[in-house]
Amino acid sequence: MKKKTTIYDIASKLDITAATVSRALNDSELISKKTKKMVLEAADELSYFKNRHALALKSGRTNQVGLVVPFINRHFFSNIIMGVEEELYPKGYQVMIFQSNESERKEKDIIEALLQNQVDGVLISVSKTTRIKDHFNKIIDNNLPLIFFDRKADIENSSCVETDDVLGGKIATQHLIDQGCSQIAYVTVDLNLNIYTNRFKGYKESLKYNGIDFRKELVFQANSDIASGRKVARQILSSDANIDAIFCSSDYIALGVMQELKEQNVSIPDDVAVVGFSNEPFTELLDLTLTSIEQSPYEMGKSAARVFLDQMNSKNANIEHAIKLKPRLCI
Amino acid sequence: MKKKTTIYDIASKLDITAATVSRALNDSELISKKTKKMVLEAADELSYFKNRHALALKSGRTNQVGLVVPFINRHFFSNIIMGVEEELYPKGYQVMIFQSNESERKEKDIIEALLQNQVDGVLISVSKTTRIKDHFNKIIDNNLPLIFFDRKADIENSSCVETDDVLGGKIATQHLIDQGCSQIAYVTVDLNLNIYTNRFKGYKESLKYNGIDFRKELVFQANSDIASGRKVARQILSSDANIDAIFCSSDYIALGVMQELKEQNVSIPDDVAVVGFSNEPFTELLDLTLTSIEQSPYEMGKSAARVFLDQMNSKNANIEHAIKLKPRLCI
DNA sequence: ATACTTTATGCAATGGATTGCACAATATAA
DNA sequence: TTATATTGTGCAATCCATTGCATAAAGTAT
Repeated sequence: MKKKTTIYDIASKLDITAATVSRALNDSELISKKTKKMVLEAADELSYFKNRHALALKSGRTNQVGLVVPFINRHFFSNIIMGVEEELYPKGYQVMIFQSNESERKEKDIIEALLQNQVDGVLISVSKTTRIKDHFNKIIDNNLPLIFFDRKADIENSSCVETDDVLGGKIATQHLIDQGCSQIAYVTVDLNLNIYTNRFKGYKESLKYNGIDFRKELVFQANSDIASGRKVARQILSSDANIDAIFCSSDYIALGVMQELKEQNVSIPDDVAVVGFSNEPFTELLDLTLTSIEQSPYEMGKSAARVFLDQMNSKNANIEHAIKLKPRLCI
Repeated sequence: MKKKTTIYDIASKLDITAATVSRALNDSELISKKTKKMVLEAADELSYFKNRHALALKSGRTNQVGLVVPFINRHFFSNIIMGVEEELYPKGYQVMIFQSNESERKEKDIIEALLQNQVDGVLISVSKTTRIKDHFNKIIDNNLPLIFFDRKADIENSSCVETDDVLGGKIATQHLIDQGCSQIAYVTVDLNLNIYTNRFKGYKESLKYNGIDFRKELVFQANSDIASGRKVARQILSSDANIDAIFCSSDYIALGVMQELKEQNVSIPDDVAVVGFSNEPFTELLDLTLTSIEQSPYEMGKSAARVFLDQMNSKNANIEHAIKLKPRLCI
């Protein structure tokens, strides 16, 4: 039933004041070596540690940043987290990780909590279902750095780090065309998210560039999971369009598509070529190899963290960053 | 460049004192309805939110708990996180997630930071490399609930929630024996972790129960990854022991083993039966089906959270919980 | 030994919210 | 109308660490 040790405990033990203890602990120059040593020893003995809340209250800074992702258990996002931590941890920042579960409501609650925690900044990939923006503006209103990664919202004075998805879409499509394909189906996910619309844009631009007509009937809609991929594969096979390639805007879809094609004895890539997007790690677990677009989430995390640090170090200037990372084809 | 709004701002705007504002915001009964309404409106207008640090400082409680896992991107751990959040979030607790990267050093740092944050409790699955225990004892010394899950350390007054790994080992082994196998290889990981020694124990007990002699030469060592599984499979195939089943203490190993067996044209399960442990989600992605032991990490998370709540609600009693969750065979 | 630096420490306010105690304002009873 | 009960507010201390300013102690120069 021990009470927490404070600098006052140390002070009274040594018959000095808390101010002196504080200075000793912070390695201030205007303190004698003798006292400093005494204090440090006593602190150790009483197993003292600083109360961050008192610090935060006094200084207005917490050295904490909020990191919000839809799900932490997606390879893509957990690697972003790794990247962010890697960059911020050595600078003395603590990264508070939260998942929104793709819920606008929860995202709002989390940001509310982060503000109450007086975090020094927020890094976030917005939830699929988010339509409102008040919570983001509140962050800006409080003059805190707000950095979006991967999925962004349109907020003034915020920064963002994203994959160049248009380029990704182009690269994937070009790859298929290079393989000799021309009737390329496109399977998209939620067109509400910028990442998917951009991939789609890249797909269309690449077709145009290669003089291939865009055909609306080659565009299919799915969710980002395996079952949905299978379903879409069946749709594609039973359609009368003579498709020779499928560009899936997510690896999960691609996997479902490939499983279904395989079961139906469609040869990959001879009859139908498939590319995915994200280069999820399960591609390594499989016997089948999947060509995909690597997005380097780890780099994205580091990049987002660096943007945050930049903004912290030049608080006054309202620098908006907009960084686009180049995706890479992975065969 | 807005300053943060405090109750004093609200108070001076309404020409009342901060005390009154505080009471109004906390829905105290000894305040007039009129004032309460006034305050709430003003608070909204000034977009006020509470400063958690001030609260924490005053009350000594933070409503935050620390959750430490080796890696957040493992299916097993991220589901535990889900479970913990599911249980604690509605009770008003904020879950701070940290990953130790299996580093003793980082684990220690994290716990130090958690203590500085005055968290109300710590839930942790210890890192593989952790040998020291001071940091755990510090938590206990500060009279905070310490709950281990899955991987525990031997600390007085702590609680733990774990899978009944001995039972899991037994179930898996019995399953193989029921299939008619008797020369069952066992592939273990780090024998420093209680989970692996317990699975091993279950394996041996089950053999004994069925009157099968334990043979040391059927035990192999590996890391919990696919490459290591493949390597071990080659070892097993080239050994002269006439093995008809392989019990892998991790699904990653099992996957590697199966891939290798398949390549070498060994039929599964006719020539050699395989079971894994964990029921990782990738088993669903595969064409091959893997029999595994399901550990229900989500339930484990919920259970650990409930133990924490229990301890919070009966602070004085030094209740140590030790909960064992029953694993399940998943074919 | 006296005057003047230099160095080490103490004092007290600060940050934001809560809360026991005291007191003022209003309502009720006599 | 006066005495009493009821309600609503204010005052001030508290939680812990930091820091500008004042001052005591020690050191140096004359």
